[in-house]
Amino acid sequence: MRSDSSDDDFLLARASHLSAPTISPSTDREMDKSASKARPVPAGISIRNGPVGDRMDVDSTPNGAKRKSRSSVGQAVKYKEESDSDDGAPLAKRPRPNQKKAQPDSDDEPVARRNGTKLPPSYKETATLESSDDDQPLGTKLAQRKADIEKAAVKEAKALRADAKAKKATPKKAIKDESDDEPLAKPKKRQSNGVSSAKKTNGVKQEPESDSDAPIARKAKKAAPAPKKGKAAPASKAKAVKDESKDNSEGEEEEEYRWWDAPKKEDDSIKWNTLEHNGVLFPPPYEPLPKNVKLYYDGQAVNMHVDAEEVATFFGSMLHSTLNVENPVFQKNFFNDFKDILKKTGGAKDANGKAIDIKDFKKLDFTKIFEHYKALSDAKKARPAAEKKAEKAERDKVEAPYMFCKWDGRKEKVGNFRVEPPGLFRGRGEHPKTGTVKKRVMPEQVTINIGKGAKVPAPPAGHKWKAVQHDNKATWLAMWQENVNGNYKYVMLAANSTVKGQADFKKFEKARELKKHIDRIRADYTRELKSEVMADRQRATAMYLIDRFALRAGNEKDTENEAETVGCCSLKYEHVTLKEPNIVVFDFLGKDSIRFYNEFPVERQVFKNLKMFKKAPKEDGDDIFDRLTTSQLNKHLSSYMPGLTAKVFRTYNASWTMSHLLQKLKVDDRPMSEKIKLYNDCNREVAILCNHKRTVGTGHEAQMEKLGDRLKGLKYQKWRTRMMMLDVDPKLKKKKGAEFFELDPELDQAWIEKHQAFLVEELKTKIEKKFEKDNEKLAAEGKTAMPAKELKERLKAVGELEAKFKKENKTKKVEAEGKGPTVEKLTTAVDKLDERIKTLEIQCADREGNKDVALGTSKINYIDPRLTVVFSNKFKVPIEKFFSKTLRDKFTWAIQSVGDDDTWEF
DNA sequence: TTAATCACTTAGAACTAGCTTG
DNA sequence: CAAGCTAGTTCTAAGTGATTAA
Repeated sequence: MRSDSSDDDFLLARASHLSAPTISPSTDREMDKSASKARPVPAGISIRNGPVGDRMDVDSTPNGAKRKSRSSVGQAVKYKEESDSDDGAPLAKRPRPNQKKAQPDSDDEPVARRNGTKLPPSYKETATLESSDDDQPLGTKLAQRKADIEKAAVKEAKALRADAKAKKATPKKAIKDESDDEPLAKPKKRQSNGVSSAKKTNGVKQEPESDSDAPIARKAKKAAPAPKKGKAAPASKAKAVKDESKDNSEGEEEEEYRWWDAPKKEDDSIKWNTLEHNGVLFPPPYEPLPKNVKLYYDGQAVNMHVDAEEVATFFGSMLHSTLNVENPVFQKNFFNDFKDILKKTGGAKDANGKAIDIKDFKKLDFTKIFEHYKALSDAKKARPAAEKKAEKAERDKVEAPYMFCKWDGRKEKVGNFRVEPPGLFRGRGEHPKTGTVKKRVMPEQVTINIGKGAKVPAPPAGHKWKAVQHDNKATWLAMWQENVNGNYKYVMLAANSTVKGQADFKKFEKARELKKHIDRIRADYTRELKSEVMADRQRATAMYLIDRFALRAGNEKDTENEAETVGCCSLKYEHVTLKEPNIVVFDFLGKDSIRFYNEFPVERQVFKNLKMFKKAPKEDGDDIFDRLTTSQLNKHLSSYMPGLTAKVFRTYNASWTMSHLLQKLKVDDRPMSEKIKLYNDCNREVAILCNHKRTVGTGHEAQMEKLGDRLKGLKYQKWRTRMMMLDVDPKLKKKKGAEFFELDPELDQAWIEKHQAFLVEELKTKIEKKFEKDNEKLAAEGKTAMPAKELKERLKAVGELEAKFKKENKTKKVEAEGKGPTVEKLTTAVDKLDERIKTLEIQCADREGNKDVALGTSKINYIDPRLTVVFSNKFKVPIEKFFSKTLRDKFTWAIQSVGDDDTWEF
């Protein structure tokens, strides 16, 4: 019954390749044809880091078609203005009808650099925790475990429902149950604020100038306190602990508000009743360069208007950021803006006031500017501590008024009260606008949201706010629109605030609620994988991917003005490759242009579907899910459970996975440090699941090498010690066997000699340093320094060491060192070395496995903090070991509501 | 519908503070 | 006792998804 009927079809068809609305059995069968007899790999096993090389080349495609096709049609998008001008059809924002023609748009801009530049680090051997044993590609285990976990999930869902049926009124949630408050008290949206009605123009809203502070007038309604199910106080059964005694608020002004103990709010669309704050803090004005610091053009010092100079300093002060500065798009955008401002402000002049025509970026030399700023910051760093402290105090004083606001009478921390300073926009990945000037935000652009009765913060002298509104359905205190992309910037409360905490709590409760429905949802989409309605089949397939592989929803993007990244629903032809009989290879850039590369075995039906969605004439640039949008998907999801959207799956999967990984750990009698490591290992698996990455630092390789050398050094020392044993007691060779004294094969002679040289050198510098220091000390005490002779004397040890090594190399023997060496003593020495080797090895593996995985994001956003609290309780590991101070603040609700309970479950 | 707007969460990189450690 | 690192914090870009407007 899908109604993307004619009209739609027509539109789409004309734009790109669309799959048939329905699927005939024959088509279905066709997909089977090519399937070899090969035995499918069981679904759920992932193969990470498969081949990478060639496929990496996103650009080249079989037929030479460009991957990056653009919506040629009059450069689509361009809001307002444009829309009426050219091409009557406002071509959807959705790049969806992604026409591939227009491809030879080749060089109109240096954007074409796609290949070399970005493309994430090399992933040839991406992390691999448990590097140990198995040759199985990393993800495998994870996936296997995941399969188990899923099974468990189904079971639990059933149990939950049965349970619920049995005793309807007793939800199993902890704390006051949020979720099943059911008919979903829709937040009831506010309508726009003073800014509304504005239109994007070139990506930026136009001043409506409607200003004044009139707007507002929420539609306060909101389906009245919905007939809140009878369910009285949600007696949290799991955690009886909490004293239900309403918080002991005692009005205690500064006492923290234990909202998690308080009764649930009926209407959570109203975020506050009173709100007071002091607005925003503007960045300091631009400070012109000293006379002697200039920008140079073709070797000539350039004079220009301060406004232009400021822009020049934006670039000049970031020369260290080669990634940006050397990016041609960045340069181009910057240069255009720079020339613009020059033109507007009277141009550039040489020392004699003669105009300089700046037209070649390459001739600009910013180094003097860069050095100037470098010197400034160095000087700043070098200042005496007292001075720094004084400055900090001063800064704190300035900030103080903005740090907190009064929200319903309570003091709450404000998050980002600072207005973003001007600079160059640093878009990530291949952002077409990277390098454009981000202009200074003026008070006239800033809208203030504040309580009706509250005193409106005064704008900087001589200025006024764009608008002042009193929207208590919004949580932001101030807002402005940025000029580069026209994005909104909000000043909101800090993560540890009540509102944010409540939202966080709600998010996790929502994810927990999904537990109750997951089996049904999975059963449904599994069935619908075979639907003959294309739209349904695509939806089911997408759900499968989102559920199993934690893909993001994949909203449509503005191809023209944003980096090309995708999520599930926006996957394109070239992002998915199929390997018979059932392996799907994903390779695309996701959020933040982070590469997602994975090979997953999938259920055969999913494989067939994807094959079908890629069926000719589809080609590079075409949507795989051409009959699915995120809104359709989410709409469907919400039919299972109010508030269920694609995003919830990520939270659910991450927390659920963490929960089960933790449960499986054998932790009990381990030392604390190991418990922590085990926890982190689980955390890491979740991070991998969510594809949270960090760039491996440039120094990584070198660091690893250093560690490796240290490790080898230890092994060498161990060997030497054993040889000493032999020296003490030659009979040992028989007793222990020759093997015992064998040199580790990875230590070849060449390395040994290098290492010996290193040791010798090390000893030398050590002695020299010591000598110097001793002399300084003597000098300080007014005594005369030791003569150089003394140094020579001391350095004799170096020569001795060198000689010793030489001898060892020749005789292949090692003389026992130390006083009264015995086999015993040497044995303990070896044991100690072994110990150190082991810890170092672990450390190495750990670091290698961790090099490109970021644990933080999942800890902060996806893993229900209560899981961590319970783990901490259960195994007596202080919570500080898992949560930093700020995280503890952010998760106070979790820490407090769980208390010392160690039975809470996700 | 579909496109546009708006609010809020999620994300990695840049920056910083505090801690070895050489 | 600075250098060098790491862990923690700040910054702001880039997503998601609800609502509204046309």
